[in-house]
Amino acid sequence: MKIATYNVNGVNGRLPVLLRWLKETAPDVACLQELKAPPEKFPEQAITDAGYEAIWHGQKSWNGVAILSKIGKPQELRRALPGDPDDVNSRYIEATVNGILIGCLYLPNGNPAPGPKFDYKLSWFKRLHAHAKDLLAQDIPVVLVGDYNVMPTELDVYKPESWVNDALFLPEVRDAFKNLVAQGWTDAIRTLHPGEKIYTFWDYFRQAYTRNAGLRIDHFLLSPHLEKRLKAAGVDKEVRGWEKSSDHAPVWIQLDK
DNA sequence: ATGGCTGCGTCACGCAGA
Repeated sequence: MKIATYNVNGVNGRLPVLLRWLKETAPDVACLQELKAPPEKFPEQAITDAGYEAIWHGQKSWNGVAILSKIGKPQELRRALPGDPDDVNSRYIEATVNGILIGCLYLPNGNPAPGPKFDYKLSWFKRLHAHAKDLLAQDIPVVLVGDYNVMPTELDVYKPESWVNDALFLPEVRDAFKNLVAQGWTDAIRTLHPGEKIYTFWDYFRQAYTRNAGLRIDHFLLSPHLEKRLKAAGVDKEVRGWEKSSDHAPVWIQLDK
């Protein structure tokens, strides 16, 4: 079973690229972030025609997450992270597919730091930490996947020294990610590729992709059940080089069965 | 250090992204 994540940066503006990627790489499940579209503007027909059933949580202009599957419709469990009923941003959707609980997330960027946006990022992280703990306690196969907006270590940044004051790399944020993983999760990409420079995002500015000035900020966290089934993981890097691409590249894992 | 690029919403820029 192949599960992928892709921050599309606008699901409608990105539709040709998204459809080409789905066709060429054929993930069983695809988690999308940054739909940047209200619910009624989700391109359901095109996704259906591509062979996928989908659930989504849209929002006008910003955020927005979706789970696509071609092995049975995702059975939705929730469409918000618990812990703050006043948080109206669509940044989380959760469903089961083929016996796996999939949490598709888009963690806040947090810039500028310090400030209210950074506070929001940290509080969102706290809520994720609490929910992740509950999920682990259920002792079932879980993947928490998406755009975490965190580079976990210096290896995950092309030029660490220029990011030390950024909300994606500040010690508090790296600690939050580390503490989350320490609950018992497996960072799939890093576990299969220790010591390797792997990026999932390249800025639109200054020819970042051509220079390989990237960041690793899209992650798969696997519960112990899935860690045992993890066979391969990678980044569809070439997609970032396509015409009209997102600033993120798709990331995927291959599970046994 | 800064600005650079892109999508969205509305229709000339402002906001947000990372």
